[in-house]
Amino acid sequence: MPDQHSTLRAQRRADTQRTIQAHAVRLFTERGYDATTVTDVAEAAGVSPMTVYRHFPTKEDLVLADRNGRLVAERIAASSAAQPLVRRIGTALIDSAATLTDGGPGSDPTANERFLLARLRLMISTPALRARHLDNHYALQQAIVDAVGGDTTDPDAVFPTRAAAGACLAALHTALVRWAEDDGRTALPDLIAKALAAAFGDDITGTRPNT
Amino acid sequence: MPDQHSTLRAQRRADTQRTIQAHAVRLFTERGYDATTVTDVAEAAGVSPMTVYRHFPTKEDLVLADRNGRLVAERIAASSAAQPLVRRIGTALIDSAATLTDGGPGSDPTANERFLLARLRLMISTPALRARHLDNHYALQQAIVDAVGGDTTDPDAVFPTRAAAGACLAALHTALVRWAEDDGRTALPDLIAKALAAAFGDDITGTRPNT
DNA sequence: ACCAATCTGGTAGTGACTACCGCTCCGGTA
DNA sequence: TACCGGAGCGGTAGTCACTACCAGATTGGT
Repeated sequence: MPDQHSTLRAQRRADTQRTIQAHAVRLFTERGYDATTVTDVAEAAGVSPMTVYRHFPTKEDLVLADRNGRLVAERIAASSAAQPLVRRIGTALIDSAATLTDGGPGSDPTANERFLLARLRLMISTPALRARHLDNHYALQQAIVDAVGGDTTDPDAVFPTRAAAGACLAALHTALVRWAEDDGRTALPDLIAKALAAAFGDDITGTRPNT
Repeated sequence: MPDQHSTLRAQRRADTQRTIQAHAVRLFTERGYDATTVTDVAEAAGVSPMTVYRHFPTKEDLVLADRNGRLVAERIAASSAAQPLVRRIGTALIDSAATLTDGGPGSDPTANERFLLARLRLMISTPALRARHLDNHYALQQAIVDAVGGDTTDPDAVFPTRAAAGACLAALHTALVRWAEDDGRTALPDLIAKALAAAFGDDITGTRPNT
């Protein structure tokens, strides 16, 4: 069988996924996450509760589902190993954020950006989602370590890399929270740069933040 | 009514809490977290499932319950505001860890330290616990910000503090993971100092790690 | 036209968690 | 010493997330 098994099947599957997730985020925002049952989401999306669980393993994944982590890891693996770790990771995070929010930065939020903000607000305000989101960052930390280190398996060798990656992701998270508080009015890459500068010193980011 | 309502009541309550938590951690370690039901824990502790829920709001709290966060925040509030933020928070974390694991550092782990290690291993290996543990660190981050900032309410003013505190706690988490991987053979304060040095540079910790 | 794989839905069940209600025992008071 | 208020403890019934196990429908390749 071809790996691209069927364009039509994959298309329909992706469509229903997007539909379910859109209705889920809308309902969670309107009524609250805990007050909305999976059955409510299924009814709003016009599918059965079973179908929801087939596309999203848990209720939390209805908000968290996202594949941006891979992007960051790839960007780091492709970056130059000559510069210091924190700068290497930091620039990758800033560039990835710029790619993700490439629409108008302040006055004209694109639909994609509004959806990102809605999901982010839910992730921050709902304890269960916030916890899982932070755990996703922990998984991303390990992916970054793998992308940086190459092939080290000695735990003593990867330890400093893990520490640096974790600290960078904490700065990213702080920037994301601030971005959501600000309703996306400030450009996300600038916020990440500022967070990195606050944690590691102004000299760590390659290009200084413009604010 | 006096705030110290009754020594005997509080004593018995604390006793049952410790008993339930001890049996819970033991069962979770033996059979796995997901494979152990709250009813199992209740039976092992000799109480009813209801009593477990009275003492621990969720199953996860059976592993996570601890009040060390308050210690860190108090230590930071009492520290000198003259030194840079990261050093101020970092030394507080190192000192708190030293207080917490004051038993023999390597060869003679005290019972308290073994219990800490068992809980930590569960927190790291079980996704749900790991997520909640990271969320506790997020709450601790806000407590640190409050302890540092005094009375700033402007989000733009607390942003750098949040970033620095988050990055420090990420380093702490990396050190905790390494400590658990190492079965507590390396002194935890030294690991924290090494993690902070790896993230922020060797000059940030007041006293250099001795390894 | 046929077959295999996939998508979808239903049923029944487990387990975490939450009201709501009584019982018992401790701690101070008349 | 007898008594009363409150706190700890247990039971019942229910909601909801989530998981097998099974059956029908649709699509893609032969």
